[in-house]
Amino acid sequence: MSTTHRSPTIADVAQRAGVSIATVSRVLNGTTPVVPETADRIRGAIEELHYVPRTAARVLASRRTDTIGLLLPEIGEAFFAALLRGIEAEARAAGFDLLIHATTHVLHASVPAARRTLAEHNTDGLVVFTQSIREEELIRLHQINFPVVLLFETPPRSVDIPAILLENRTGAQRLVEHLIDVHGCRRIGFLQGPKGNEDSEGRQAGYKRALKARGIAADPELIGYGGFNEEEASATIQEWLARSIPFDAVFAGDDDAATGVLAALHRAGVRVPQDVRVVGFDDSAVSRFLSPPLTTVRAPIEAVGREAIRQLVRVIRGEPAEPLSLMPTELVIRESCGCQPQPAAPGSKA
Amino acid sequence: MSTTHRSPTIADVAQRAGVSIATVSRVLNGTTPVVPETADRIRGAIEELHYVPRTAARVLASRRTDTIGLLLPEIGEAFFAALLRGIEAEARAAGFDLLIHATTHVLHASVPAARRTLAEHNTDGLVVFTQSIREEELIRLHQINFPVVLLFETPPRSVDIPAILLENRTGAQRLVEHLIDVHGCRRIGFLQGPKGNEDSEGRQAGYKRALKARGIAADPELIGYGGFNEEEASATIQEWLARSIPFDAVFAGDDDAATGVLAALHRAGVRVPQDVRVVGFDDSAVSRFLSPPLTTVRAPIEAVGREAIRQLVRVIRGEPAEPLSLMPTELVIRESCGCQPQPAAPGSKA
DNA sequence: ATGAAAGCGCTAACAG
DNA sequence: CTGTTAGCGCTTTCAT
Repeated sequence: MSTTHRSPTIADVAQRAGVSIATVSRVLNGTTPVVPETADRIRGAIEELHYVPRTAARVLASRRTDTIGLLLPEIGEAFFAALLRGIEAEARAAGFDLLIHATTHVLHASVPAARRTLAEHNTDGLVVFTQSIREEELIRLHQINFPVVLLFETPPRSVDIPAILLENRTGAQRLVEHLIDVHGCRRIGFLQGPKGNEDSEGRQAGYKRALKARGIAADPELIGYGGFNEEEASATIQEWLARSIPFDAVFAGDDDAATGVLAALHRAGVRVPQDVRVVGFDDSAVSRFLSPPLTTVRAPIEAVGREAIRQLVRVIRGEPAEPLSLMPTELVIRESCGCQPQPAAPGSKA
Repeated sequence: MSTTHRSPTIADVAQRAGVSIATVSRVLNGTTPVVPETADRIRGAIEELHYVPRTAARVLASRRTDTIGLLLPEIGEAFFAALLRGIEAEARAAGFDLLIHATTHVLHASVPAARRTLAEHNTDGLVVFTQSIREEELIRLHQINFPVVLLFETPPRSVDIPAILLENRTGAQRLVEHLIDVHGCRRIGFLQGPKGNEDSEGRQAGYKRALKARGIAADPELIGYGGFNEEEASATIQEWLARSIPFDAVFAGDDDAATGVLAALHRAGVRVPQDVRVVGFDDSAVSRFLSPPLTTVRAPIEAVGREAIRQLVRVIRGEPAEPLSLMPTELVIRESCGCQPQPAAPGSKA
């Protein structure tokens, strides 16, 4: 008995159970039938020794890592919470671990000295959030046949990497048409998200389509920058107010920006929805609790995370994957657009 | 899925550079001086071959994983975003990867069959979020000398695991005293967080201290459940309103709950802060954008994440670590308590 | 300063 | 069904 000091290895288990290490490996992995009685003896030994297989040894021998890497531009807003939840759950369900790497600043810096790489050899596949990797690197990964899926971004032409996208345009169009048709809005502002963000572009396209479909001329003055965050959206609205630009509604681009818009309007004494209607996009956790409750478009972020892993796992397994998953969005009417309060959720009293 | 060619190993690099693999390993790790000229040749070969070291092989040979595991009860609320940001940044700075494991349901299920373990052998240390691991398991880890730090929870007696805690009590006390001293509140409600949550307990203790210090009798009717989330907090306030329990202020336990309180009050036509004052805790991202902007206590969540890694790294390195890090909190006065609007941030116009 | 060689702990043929 | 054995790719003595 090598009771020196070291933690147990498969050899210790084998010895204790009176079998070879191969047999232990078999019950560990269920790869080959083992006589039940023997298997029980082995499981007993594992239990007694508190044996835990070394992942590294396994990975090295099997040439599979059973882990998926996640590349994020920055771990931040509430948005990521839902995404991560979906990704984590689905990855675990498929038997993968999750290695997270948040690229603080967009990965323009090549960091050639990066001690390790999430890709190749160290993960079986990668979920890449939009704008967290250089296109050049993405193409390289694809060329060496490394499994990757892209989130919220269309892959470069010539590179057929599966992508998970939101149905932004249709959702935005319905939202804006609601503002026009139901509430008679004519001067609707739109706040753009971060530069180059495809979600923002899709939403803007939907906004324009709605205006066009209703014969309303788009006024460039009503296109501002919201950056998908409270601060910048708030600042833009303050500026519009200061410059006396007339508007009867604001489509803030996303819910975070809408929150900023609401705050700016509130501070300026502009009533929502009486004076100005406000709508967002995402249906984030707080949106229903804002004052007034926010009319928005539900983006199934958690489902996006799940779908990403599903497709990635297919690629890893060499199965055919969906080149493009377009996740459906859905109009969520609350009060910030001017509609009446919806019936309270079951369980509430007042 | 894999290409016809094997991807390069350290041997390929060595051959190409005309040295032994040991020398390549040396320039890779900087463990031993290598003649600059040779080193450059090796680096060139690495570059040309797109060589990336296999983490698994490294881990197996070195017996260090250079990765830290993070155990979370559930990846959710905005709260985690800041925490993760701090943890990720600091871990990377210290040269560690981050392996994330969200225990969907609190880990009461033993899941003995879990294929892999984050602890032992597979990570160098673990950051354990409160209520994501059974005490029994925690003690076992400590007994085998495995590096662990606890977040938002005091370790069990007899187990000296470093813990990172928030200064809840003092923060809460100051907050409630502000309500009493400045705004003359006497009937202040408190909403508890999840059962067994130490942050909640600390905040409640601060609340009671404040009442006591000001000679106000605590009314059990004014202690409700908020669950640190919008829904439950909202429901509790609706109930108080329905039962006509008089209150002139609510300390919601945290900002999420405060958001729910604000929503319930707004829906009921109760004005904040004129009729009822509302305060939260955490200073989450949205709190300054709520209507009215929320008076709260700033909890340095991101700093908590950083501090957790700092202490964990010390333990991993065998250096003495702080048994208890108490992170300071700070009163943030905005308008929901009845104070006047603070001077606008620089850059805003209106 | 560099090379040779012995493992690290496990999986996966290949026999039996 | 089970044992033997050859690596997986790298770090690390130990020589030189």
